[in-house]
Amino acid sequence: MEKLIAKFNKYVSLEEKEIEPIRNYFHKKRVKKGDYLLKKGEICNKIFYVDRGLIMLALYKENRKFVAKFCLEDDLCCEGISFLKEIPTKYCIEVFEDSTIYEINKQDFYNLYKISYKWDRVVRLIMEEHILELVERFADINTITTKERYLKLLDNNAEIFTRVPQYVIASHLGITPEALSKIRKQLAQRK
Amino acid sequence: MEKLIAKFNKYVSLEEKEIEPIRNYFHKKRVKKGDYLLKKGEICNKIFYVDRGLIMLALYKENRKFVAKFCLEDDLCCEGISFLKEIPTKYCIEVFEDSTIYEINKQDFYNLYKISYKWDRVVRLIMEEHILELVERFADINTITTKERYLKLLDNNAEIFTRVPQYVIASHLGITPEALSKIRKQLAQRK
DNA sequence: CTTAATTCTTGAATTAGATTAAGATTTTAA
DNA sequence: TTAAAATCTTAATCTAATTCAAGAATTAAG
Repeated sequence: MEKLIAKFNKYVSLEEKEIEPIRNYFHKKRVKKGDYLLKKGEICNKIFYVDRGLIMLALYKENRKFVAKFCLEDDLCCEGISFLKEIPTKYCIEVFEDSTIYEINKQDFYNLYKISYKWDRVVRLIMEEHILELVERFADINTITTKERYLKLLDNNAEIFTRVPQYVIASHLGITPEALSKIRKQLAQRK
Repeated sequence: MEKLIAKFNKYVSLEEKEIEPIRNYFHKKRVKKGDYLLKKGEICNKIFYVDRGLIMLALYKENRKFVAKFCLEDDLCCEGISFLKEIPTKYCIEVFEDSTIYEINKQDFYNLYKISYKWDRVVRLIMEEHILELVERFADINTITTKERYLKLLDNNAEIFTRVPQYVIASHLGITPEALSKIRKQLAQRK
C-alpha cells in the first residue's frame, strides 16, 4: 500500500487528508494466474494497481486477443472506454501471474475528486504519461516496420520477454505468432 | 474568444479569476492555407485553438506525411510529445484552410495551473476525451479492416470529406491514395 | 522418467496494401 | 477559355503478413 501512496505522492505532495482515502478506498486482493479482473461485455467499474505480479489488458478480435497493455509491478490498469462511458467493454483484463493487486471502485474513485482538487492534478499527470505512451505506439505503427517494433520492445521492455510466452508478445505487436517466429528467424540469420 | 471560454467552462464552472488569464494568455492569430504552426525538428511550445478554419497535426514517415488529427472549429491542437518532453517533434502542424486561431505559449499555460487547480480538472477532462479517441482509433486499427475504417470515418466525420482532398483522407487512414481509390471503387461496385 | 500439453517453427497458398508508372479527371489561374 | 497544376484512377509487380496445416521443441505433470 505504501508503494501505491508513494506513486501518487510522486506527482503531487499529498497530505494526510488525501492519503487517508487511499487507505480506505483501495482494497488488497490476491488473484491467480488465469483469473479475469474484467470480462468482455462487462462494464469496467474499477481501477487496479499491480503491487506484485502481471496482468494484461487485451482487446478481442474475433477469436483472438490482442494485448493492449502489460501491467507489471507499480502499474495502474483500467479499461478507460468502458469506465468513462459506462458501456460494455470489448476488452478483458487477464491475470497472467499470481498477483497482488489493489482495486478501487468507480464511486470511491470519483469521491477522491470531491475530497481534493489535488487528485485532478495526479490524474492529469498520469493521463499525460499514458497519452505519451499511446501516441508513441501509434506513431510507431505508422512509421516503423514490425521487425523494428519487435526490436524496440526487446530494448525497452526486455523484462516482459522473460515473463510471457512469445505468442503473447506477438499479439502485443499486433501480428500472429507465426509472423513473429519468422521475424526472429530472419534476425538470427543476419548475425 | 468567448467560444474558447465556453469550451473550458463546459468542463468546470469558471470564475472571473480563472477566465481573465484566458483572455490575457491566448492570442488571436490569422493564418493562411499552407502555413505551418509547427515544423518537424522544432520544439512544440504552444497550444492552439481553432476558432475558424482547419489545421492538421501530421507525422512524417520518410517522404510522406501521415495525418494524426484534423483540428476543426472549436478543437484544440498540440503535439504532446514534444510539448511535454521538450524534444524536437517528428510532426508538423499544417494550416489547411485560411484560419483564425488562438495560441497560448507553454509558460503561460503552466501559469494557469498555478492560478487554480480548476485547470487541472479542465485539462484532465480534455485528456480523458483525447485518450478515448486515441484508444478507439487504436482498437479500430487492430480489429476492423481499412474499408470499415473508411466507412466509419465517412459516417462519423462526413464534414472532413468536403474540406480536404482524398489523398489526405488516405493518409489519415494510414494507406496510400491508390489503396483508397481501390476501396472506393469496390464499394461503388457493390451498390 | 515418460507422457501430455503447451509453445514454437516451418512451409505453401492467399491476401491486402505498397510501389511504380501512366493516364484520366478535376480544379485553378493566367 | 485554355493551359497548367493538382488530384484521382488504373494496372502490373512486389512484399509483408495471414491462414492453414504439420511437425518440432519445450515445459509441466503424473
